Amino acid sequence: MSNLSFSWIFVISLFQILSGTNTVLVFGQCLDDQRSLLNQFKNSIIFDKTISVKLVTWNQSENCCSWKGIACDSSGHVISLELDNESISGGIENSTSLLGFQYLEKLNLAYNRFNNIQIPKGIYNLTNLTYLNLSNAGFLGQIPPEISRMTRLVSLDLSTLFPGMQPLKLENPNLKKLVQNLKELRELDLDGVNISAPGSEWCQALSSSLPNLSNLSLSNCLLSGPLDSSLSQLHNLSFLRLDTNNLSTTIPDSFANLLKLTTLSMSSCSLQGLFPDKIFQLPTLQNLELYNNKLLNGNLPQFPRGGSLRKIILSHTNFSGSLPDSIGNLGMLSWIDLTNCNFTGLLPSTITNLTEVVYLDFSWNKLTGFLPLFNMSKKLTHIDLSRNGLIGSLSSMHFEGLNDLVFMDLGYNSLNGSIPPALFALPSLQQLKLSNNQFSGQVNEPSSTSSSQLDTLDLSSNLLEGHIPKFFFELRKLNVLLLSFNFFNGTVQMENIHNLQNLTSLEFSHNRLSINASNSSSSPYQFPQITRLSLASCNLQSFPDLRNQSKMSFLDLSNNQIKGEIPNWIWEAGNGILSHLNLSYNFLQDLQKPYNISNLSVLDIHSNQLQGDLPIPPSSAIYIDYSSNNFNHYIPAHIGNSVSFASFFSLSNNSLMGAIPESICNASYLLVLDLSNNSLSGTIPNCLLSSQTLGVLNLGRNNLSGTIPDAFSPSCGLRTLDLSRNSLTGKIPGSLANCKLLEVVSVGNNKIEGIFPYMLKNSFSLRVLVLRSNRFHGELQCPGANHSWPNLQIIDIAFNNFSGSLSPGCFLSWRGMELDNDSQFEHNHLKFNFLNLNNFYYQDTVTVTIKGLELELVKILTVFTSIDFSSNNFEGQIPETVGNLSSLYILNLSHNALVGKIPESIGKLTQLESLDLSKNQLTNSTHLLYIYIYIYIYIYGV
DNA sequence: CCTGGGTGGG
Repeated sequence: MSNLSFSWIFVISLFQILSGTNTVLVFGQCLDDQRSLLNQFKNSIIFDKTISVKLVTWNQSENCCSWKGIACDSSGHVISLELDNESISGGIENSTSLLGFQYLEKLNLAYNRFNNIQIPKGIYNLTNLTYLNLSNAGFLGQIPPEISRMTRLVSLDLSTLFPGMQPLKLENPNLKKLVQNLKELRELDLDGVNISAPGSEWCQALSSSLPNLSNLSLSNCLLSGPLDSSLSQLHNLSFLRLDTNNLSTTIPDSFANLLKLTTLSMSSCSLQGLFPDKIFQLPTLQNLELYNNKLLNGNLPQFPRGGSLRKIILSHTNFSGSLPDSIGNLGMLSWIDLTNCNFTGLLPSTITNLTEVVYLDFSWNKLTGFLPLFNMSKKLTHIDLSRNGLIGSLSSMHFEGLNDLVFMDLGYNSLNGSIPPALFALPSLQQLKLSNNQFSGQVNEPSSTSSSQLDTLDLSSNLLEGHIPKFFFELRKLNVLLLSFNFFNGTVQMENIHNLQNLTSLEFSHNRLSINASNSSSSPYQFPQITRLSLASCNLQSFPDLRNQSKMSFLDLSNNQIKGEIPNWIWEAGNGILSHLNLSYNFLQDLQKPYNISNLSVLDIHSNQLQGDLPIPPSSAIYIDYSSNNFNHYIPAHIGNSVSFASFFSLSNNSLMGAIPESICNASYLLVLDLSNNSLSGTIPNCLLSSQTLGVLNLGRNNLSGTIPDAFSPSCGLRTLDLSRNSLTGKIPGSLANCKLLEVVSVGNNKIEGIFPYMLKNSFSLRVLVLRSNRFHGELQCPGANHSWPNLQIIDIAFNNFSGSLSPGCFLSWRGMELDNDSQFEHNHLKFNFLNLNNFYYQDTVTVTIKGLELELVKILTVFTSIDFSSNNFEGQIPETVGNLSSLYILNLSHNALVGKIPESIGKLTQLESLDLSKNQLTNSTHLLYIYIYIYIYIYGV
């Protein structure tokens, strides 16, 4: 090699390898005899799979510098090689291939396909280089330390950004060695290079060696924190990007001393603490990106007029406070993304002044006030103000002339008034989302929609009325049309959607619509292939014909008047990709046979008139609700195999007979099992109580007998246990103590004996305890005396044989019955949430007795409170402490052997609606009359 | 394909 008067590198185009010819580019001084050159490099260049070689050279008589990518000086020395993005693959021969390029000043091999070879060490000869770019070129492994010999380097880019490219590795402390002689360096880009250094090292390595550094990019370098304030000694720093490093650090205040900073990007850096707001006021700052630093606090400062900021991305941080009016001074701002922060207060109307803004996203904050006018911001393509608290109405002027607007989401606010028709005529608008507001009135048609680009129209959950406008059915690009939960009325012919051939989601549920889905038209219409169809509460009289729907995965036909059989084709809808089927609240009586329920994950057919055998659910199901039908046979013995992945399984309110099959215990993912209100007999399977997943077990209102097995799992997760209204005997088992999360325990109306179930004393979440109508006996030694049941709100131990005196301590500890208890203000009801991703929950119910009437509470409001100790053998005086239960709604101590005076403190029970102390031996007192009068006045408001 | 991009959620 060394005797050759020229030097060269090889470049092979992968594209041409694939097409059968290899291209070899030969660089250097121009050649007379190309063939002799070919012979030379065959011996010295490493490349594989060479089939044929084509030389691409350039004519010596021409100035070789004219060839793209190569520059020579006046002596013919190559001084610049720019071969980026040329699909170059193959190898560069180690050590020697770059020999002879000693005049090279600029080398750019970025974006090529050197097949995972090392950066050639020969590069160390290129000591005249001022510019070296090897980024995303396909090199891997170590950065050769010899690079540090290129002391003239001004710009160095070794980044590997793209997935699939193996990163260069620059192991600490080599960063220090690499840069220590590069005093001229102004640009350093090592994105994706595995530096793996702690903050104290990488910060000081850079700040002590690179006094001229202007651009620094170290994203995704496995850097650690903390950020060292020495970085702010780099006075020329203009561009600083550190995204995606787990820095876990605060940003030093001294960063505000970087007076030339134009870009600061530190997204996904686990930043913490308070962001120094002086950084916002750096006069040169153009781009500030802090996306995804959930622990980073900060506020927006006042922005001076003529600010230089162009891009502000603070989404998914903990920035808070209000948006300053002076945000309107950011006349250069083109991109602002504040989604998922904690901003509060009024959305400033000065937003109107942002004439350069292209992208604006303030969603998922708590902003209030009116929508600003956007008609001055003609460049807008994206507006998202969803999930705030905006009020007021929209006018056509708000969006006038926004000819580039593609996306607008104002959903989940409190906007009202009518929807300006002009919105539908915005020429570029593709997605319009206005759901979950209070828009009202009819939706009027704009002057023209013929060129509409709308593909998504979501108006669901508003107060819209009138007929569904015809022009919706003429928006030919429509893909998603969501109109559920409004007051649209009239009759809709399903044929109307035949123009909408791109439609994939259609939701009309819960309006005042009558949908005529029968295919009665004389001209058979081509239905678009829909994946999601929701027609709940649409007065459907029969099943729409969906037999040709091959993409259907979600179908909700609940709350209609569909009678008769469930057609067996429905199980094949969507060619077996149907995963969610809701037919609840209809008048269905049978399943058309033969049927084969396949692949569903949600099957809800509750509240129909289905009878006969239980349909075997598909083993794919996670939610199965067969409740409130007329199923009246046995539960199939192998049911457990069909619900083996189910989370929710309800058979309640049917007429099922026979025993609970042991196989149900194979359902090892079950969170809710409700078999209540049937005619099931036999005993409770031991294995059922040893479940470690169940949160709700309701076996109430059956004919179960035997004892409650002493089999509750040590990792019992039950929140609700309802065994009431059976014929259970024996005692409450001690292992119930394992169920420390219990909120509702009801074993009323059985034949259970023994003393009060003190094993529940460590179930600190207990809210409802019903022992009514059993054979419990003994004294009631208040288990809550040490505040163990702070949330107790309903306790019903009536019709047992409890005796002894009432413990004053009880009434002191049940803070769930006190008015100042925080939980009282939640105005919520007891429910068991499950399947977090969905909106599924199990609704707890309980039966209470008020003034002799049994009342089923289908929702247990957390404000409802009741004590029923009636029909026992309690004796002694009523403790004064009863007056502490200041939110008590019902108190029944009747039919006991209580003596003495009625405590004066009962007068403090200002919420009391029902008080029964009758059938005791209470002596009348002067208080009594007063108390009754007080309560009377309270209730009837005289 | 790519040299800093830009979704869509609930």
